[in-house]
Amino acid sequence: MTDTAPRPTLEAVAARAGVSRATASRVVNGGDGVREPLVARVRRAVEELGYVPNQAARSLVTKRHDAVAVVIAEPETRVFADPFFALQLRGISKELTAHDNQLVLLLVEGRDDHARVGRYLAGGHVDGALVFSLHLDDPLPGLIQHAGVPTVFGGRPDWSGGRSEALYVDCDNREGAREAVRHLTGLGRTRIAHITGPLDQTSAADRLDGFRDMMADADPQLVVESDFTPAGGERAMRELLERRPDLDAVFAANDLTAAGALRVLRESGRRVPEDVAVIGFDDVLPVAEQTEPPLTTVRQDIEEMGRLMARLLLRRLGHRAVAEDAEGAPSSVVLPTTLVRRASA
Amino acid sequence: MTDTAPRPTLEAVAARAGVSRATASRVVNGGDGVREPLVARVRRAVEELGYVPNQAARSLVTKRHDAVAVVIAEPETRVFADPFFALQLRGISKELTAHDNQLVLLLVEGRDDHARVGRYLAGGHVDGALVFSLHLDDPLPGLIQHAGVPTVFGGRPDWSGGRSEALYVDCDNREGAREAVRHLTGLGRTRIAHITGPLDQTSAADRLDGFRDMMADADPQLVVESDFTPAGGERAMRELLERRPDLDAVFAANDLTAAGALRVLRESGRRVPEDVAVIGFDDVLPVAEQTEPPLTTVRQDIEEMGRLMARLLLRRLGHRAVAEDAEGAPSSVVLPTTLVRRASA
DNA sequence: GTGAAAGCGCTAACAC
DNA sequence: GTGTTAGCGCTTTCAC
Repeated sequence: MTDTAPRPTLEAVAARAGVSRATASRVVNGGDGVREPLVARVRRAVEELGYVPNQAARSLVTKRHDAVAVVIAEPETRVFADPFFALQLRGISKELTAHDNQLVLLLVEGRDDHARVGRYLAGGHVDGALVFSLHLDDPLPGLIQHAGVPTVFGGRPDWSGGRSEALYVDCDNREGAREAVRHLTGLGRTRIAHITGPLDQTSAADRLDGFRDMMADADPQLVVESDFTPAGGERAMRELLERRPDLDAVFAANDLTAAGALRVLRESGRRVPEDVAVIGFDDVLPVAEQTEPPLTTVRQDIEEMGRLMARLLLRRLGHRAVAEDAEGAPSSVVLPTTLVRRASA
Repeated sequence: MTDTAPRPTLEAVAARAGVSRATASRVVNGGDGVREPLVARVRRAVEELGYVPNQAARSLVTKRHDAVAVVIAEPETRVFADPFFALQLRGISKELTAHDNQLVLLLVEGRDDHARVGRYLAGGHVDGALVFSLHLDDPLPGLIQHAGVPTVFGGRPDWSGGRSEALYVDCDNREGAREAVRHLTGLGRTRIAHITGPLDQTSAADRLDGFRDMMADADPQLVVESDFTPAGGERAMRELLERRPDLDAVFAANDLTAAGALRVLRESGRRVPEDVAVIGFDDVLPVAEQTEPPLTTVRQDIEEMGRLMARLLLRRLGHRAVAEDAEGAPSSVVLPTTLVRRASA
């Protein structure tokens, strides 16, 4: 254990500046109501001593932590294949950093790990939580609700029960899906298949709904459920080709799925987009730009969504610097999507 | 702001159990030296009240935080394309969780952001740090050294200056590279190219060294520097094909690079592995299994490396439960690699 | 506007 | 073994 010199305390700063601890504290916290000369002296003392406030002591009295938990409720491997989460994290990190909040990462490690996360959240160690990738049966929202931790969800949570006051950030999955199908039909395609995501997630369910909006009387055989992974996309595509070898387009629920589908189509000797047009969802660059051919896809601004989640939470927490640029109570946001044309459709 | 009921304090627990605060504290912290009946009573009180220790109050006196910072010093986009970091995070998270430590994620947001991270680390908000993907000119090690925060690095840091006491976890990049080349020569290939990673990172430099160990008198034209990204791999592969259209094998410094190279090779009409054998490094499944053809690669156990980093740090911090299963001072570890044969070589 | 003083909830000596 | 007590470093009334 390194024997670090003890950090200077506020006391030391106050002494050096020749003021009381109270005044030093005021300056450190913005300096409102302290006369200029004193402010300057304290600032200089802080500088010279390299003073950094002790967050524990501060939290003890303020009951705030300036820390937010990011919960990734995906025990499975998806998180580790999809740049999606990394991008959201980036957006979240930027926003939190800009407002001096720390990011405590909570990865759900398995089926039985929700309790631990719930306990942590209930423990009041963080001011709020940002929660991702809930599935329908997830116990987390319940635990969170119970713990009373201010929370913003990534993606519309579906507690069909109600509790519509839940704050979330999502993209317009349904309209995005419609746009994808519209594009395909615009290309003259008529036998359009859809490979869904896991339907216990609202994002996947909404995209399916959007697909159906446009293809109300399509052959139900043309829809197959999958899981947002490339391997799942491959399996689904094989199934689809078996059922309807004459299909001429595929709308995959995300880019990873599309990548898998593309591979199977190539194996089967079909040309993309000539024989089969393919369109994805997300526009995760490392995937969409790297497929063969590059993927036409529905773009959502993932990093921005992360940023918005953080901002919403900070507002909810009454963070001044964030609250001022928007009036009224924070409310959920649904971002629009845009179609990005590349070569696959 | 939700008006949560104030959390019960130790005081409340003690009162309910009919003991002093000190005894209640002892029980909460393991219960050593407290007689059984009392232990039970306190435990019950904790249970009934739903008591959770106030971490801020605890830290204030213990000067420990049971929290570790994970610093990702990659301002660029690589983090978001490569499942590498996500996998390490997973390993780290598991180990930290197992020992009741929290993970505070610090993403370096840009070229000028090191100072912020340094300040945070110096602020004594965490007990230690886990630091990734340093580049040669990175100011972070200096800042960390200065701050005196116990740290374990992911990948051997290169401060050619010395300070060999730095703790790190790495895989045997050099021997792994040798193994890759050995495999290629074993396949009868003689004109073997190498696409490196960014050579200001030791992992990339070590792999290059390993390559040179085996190919001492190869045409220097056969080595081209790249950046661990698919796009970089493509560029490098094009360059290589221009310089030496007769090459018959490529050792790419990581899987992502190999994926890019594969694409260019295909475009150029070459068959893999018949015309050109390709081998990667990492064995990141979502990449290596999904390339066309599936990638032969040098595997490193990324998640395990994450776990080891966390364990090492915890030991360094004197964490009891971790210290006991290994004697002596913790020291850096270099894990072996293994060759995974798939179709590309 | 500034300072004095009272804790925030907890652990760790130190008595008993 | 168990209780008493003294802070940890900070913010925040409340006087002045």
